Amino acid sequence: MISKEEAKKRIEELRKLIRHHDYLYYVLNKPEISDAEYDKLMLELKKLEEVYPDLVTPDSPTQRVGGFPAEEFKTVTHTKPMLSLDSAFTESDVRRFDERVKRELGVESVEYVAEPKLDGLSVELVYENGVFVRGSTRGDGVNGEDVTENLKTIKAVPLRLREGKGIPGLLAVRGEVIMHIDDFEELNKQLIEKGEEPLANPRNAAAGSLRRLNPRETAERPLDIFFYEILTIEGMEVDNHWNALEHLREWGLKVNHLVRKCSDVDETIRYHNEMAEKRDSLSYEIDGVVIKVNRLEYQERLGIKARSPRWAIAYKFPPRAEETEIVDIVVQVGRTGALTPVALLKPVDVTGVTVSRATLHNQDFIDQMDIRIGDKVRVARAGDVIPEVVEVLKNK
DNA sequence: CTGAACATCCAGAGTTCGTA
DNA sequence: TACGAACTCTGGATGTTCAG
Repeated sequence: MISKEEAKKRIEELRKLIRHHDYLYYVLNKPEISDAEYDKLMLELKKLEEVYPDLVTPDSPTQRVGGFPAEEFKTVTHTKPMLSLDSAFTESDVRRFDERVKRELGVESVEYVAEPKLDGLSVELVYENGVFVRGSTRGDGVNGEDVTENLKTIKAVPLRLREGKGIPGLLAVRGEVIMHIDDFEELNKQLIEKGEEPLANPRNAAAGSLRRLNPRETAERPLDIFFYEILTIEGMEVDNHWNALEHLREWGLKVNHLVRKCSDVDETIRYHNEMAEKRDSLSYEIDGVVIKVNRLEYQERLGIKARSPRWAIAYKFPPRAEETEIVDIVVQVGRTGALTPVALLKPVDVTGVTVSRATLHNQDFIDQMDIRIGDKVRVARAGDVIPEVVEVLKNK
């Protein structure tokens, strides 16, 4: 029987090794050992922890999947509000944004960082002295749901930060939980084989998976995560967003490799166009690019509005649209008594969402267009979820 | 008067949970 | 077991308020 002293030493070695190989595999995507060798390390660790259960720590690689389903998710207050972003749909929207930023700052030029806008759900993860202690969904931006146990099941979430150039006492980071398209399709294949209902699209699949009360079920779902912002940091100074991303990488937090530093607004627009072309070749869904002012001091000076910062904007791609037909038009009464005309459509699949009704709430649009039952129309998903009629195809 | 900001409403899909 | 309500996620549209 191995002594407790020796066991402790070996356990620490094994954890370090496993963390390192997790990092190589899940963050860098460059494994150095075979799955079998990895499993062997894991098995050895499990056995030692069984012999000395008091040596088990919450950040041990064996503790990714918690034992008990939660009764409910507790509410967590974020270390800092998690904001959403204003949208830009055209180049001139982005140029206006750039002009406003420069005007407010009183400067001639501003450097930006541009990155793909991932289609998932955003979460906050808190690390205390390098150890993952709490994770939560965005919720209303101030309070979210505690999904710590579920986040721990995502292999790309380090349970402990990589040390090296030092780690902060407190670190709260923001990330986007996503499901890769091929994983999503494979999951649906499996669900159908089991006689269960397939999931509608990767984004909702990711959101739903993270909200399962039983972490064992979440562990079965192929989730991934990218990190893109430091919300709170104590014990270290960071002066621009680009460096913040560099720090995240050093700590073993996966950052999207398509992020780019842009010296002016023209470059952000070129970046957007490039990403629009690249969009279909990516393994995950994106619906635009995010453009952020690089200098954090500038960000602070620009400040925030109620729900979004003045220093960032989401430059959206044109929505994907499909053709269908209006079956009927009804008037819907909202819970405040608001009347909204709604087109009932022949159901059509628009990138994973079955659209069967679309509100005709855009007044300008209704005034210009003469929409009738039987018309062929093109419908798109605005904001990815809300269907709207974008074009009426008249058969005159 | 104009544009920005704000508050509120609303959309569809997924999950959970209560009820028939 | 089946169904629907209530909650979550996302973000677009609207009317009102406010500052320049």
